[in-house]
Amino acid sequence: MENDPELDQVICNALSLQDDYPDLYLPSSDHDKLLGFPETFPGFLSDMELQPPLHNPNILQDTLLELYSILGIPHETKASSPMATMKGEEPTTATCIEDQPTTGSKRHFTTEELENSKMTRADKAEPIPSTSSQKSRKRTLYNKQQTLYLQKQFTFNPYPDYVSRCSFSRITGIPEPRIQVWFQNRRARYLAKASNPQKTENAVMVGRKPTLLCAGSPYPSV
Amino acid sequence: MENDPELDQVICNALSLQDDYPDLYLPSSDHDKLLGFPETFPGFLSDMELQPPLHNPNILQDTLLELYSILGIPHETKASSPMATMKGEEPTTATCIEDQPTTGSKRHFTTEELENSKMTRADKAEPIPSTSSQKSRKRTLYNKQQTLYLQKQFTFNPYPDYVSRCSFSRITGIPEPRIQVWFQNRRARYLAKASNPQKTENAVMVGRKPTLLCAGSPYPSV
DNA sequence: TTGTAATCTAATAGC
DNA sequence: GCTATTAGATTACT
Repeated sequence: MENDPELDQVICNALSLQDDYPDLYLPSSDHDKLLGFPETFPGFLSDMELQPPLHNPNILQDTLLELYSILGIPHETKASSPMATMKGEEPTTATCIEDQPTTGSKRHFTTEELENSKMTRADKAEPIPSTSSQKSRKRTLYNKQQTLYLQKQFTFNPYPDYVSRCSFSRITGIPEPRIQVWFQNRRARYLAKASNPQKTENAVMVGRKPTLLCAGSPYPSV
Repeated sequence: MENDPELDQVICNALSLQDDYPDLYLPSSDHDKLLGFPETFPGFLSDMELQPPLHNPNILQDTLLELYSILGIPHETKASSPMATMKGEEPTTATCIEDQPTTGSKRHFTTEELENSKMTRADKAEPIPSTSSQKSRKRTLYNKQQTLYLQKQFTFNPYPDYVSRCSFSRITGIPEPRIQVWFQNRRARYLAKASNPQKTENAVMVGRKPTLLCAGSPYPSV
């Protein structure tokens, strides 16, 4: 059990999720209320809808249950499990890089980290540059399923709003703030620059770019 | 001269400044009158006062003169030059990212941009979203000196009024509208949220939410 | 080395 | 002014 990569991965997932879900084991009802979760999503959820939009799964709990399973700790089985906890079948399943990967020791969270991340990015404003020990978030890797799903959504709309991002979060198991970052990076890398105003392609642009809308941005395929 | 980053930087600064100072080469007297510039600044100008508050320097002109100097174009030398034109010593001196950095071609300003920016932000309300060629402002980077100065002022007073901001503008060479934005962003990032009343940390967080200002405001001045 | 998650910040829009 | 969000740049890690 010393260097089990799968175990490390699950532990790391569970611990990393605390960044985005500091309020541990938040009841599903509260979570749904918090997100103001709707049942209606136009078109971009039609084909990948693995989970019926009943309850927002408690991702941290799911991951911990998976951890219990691997550790052999008895626990009650839950039904639904988002993509993040669907393991096997992939060498690059969602992984989090930890500093001391061999130890199962709990990652110590700074108070900043714990008080961060509620619903919006604005709540995550760092109070003070303060000390040098910034302790940035550990890099997480998403598995092929998750990546493919996000890529597909990206082709539909590179600018998903908060509600859509929460939907992606429910389906993929990736916390909404991570989804936000994923789309940001994706846009930065694969979206045509504003200096390229040609190619008025198809009517993909559902979400609007606030300033330099630049009309037809060619983000095909991805 | 093709890929001189310093040249690019100065050119970009000069062109970018047109956003904030569309009335080119405004005489200093007019500028001072426009700003209603005072001689008195309580405490927060005591240690960084590089320039005596004589005349509000024409920043655009200074930058253009610097450009002339680099280009070898003869010009009359001027005395004062704010931080923005103090170059060297820093890899991250005030820089503007241009799309075609190798070309010295003039950035084309939209009519909106030209009719914007007079004295207050209220005047900058965009008339109409108009055409798709929005062409937003290029991102500018401030050098360490400028940033440190603004940070210092921020600790003294996160809510500087217009007169103070104009003072900062004179000292740093950053246009007042940019300073306004800088403080807005700074507040959004580093000011404690009202929902987070703990973490009194060090004395940096003097700021309060503007709504409940009243009575004993902790910061002097202004 | 490449790809990409994460971070930081100037800028914009709506309220 | 605040909130939210974007682009752009950079950093770090695999």
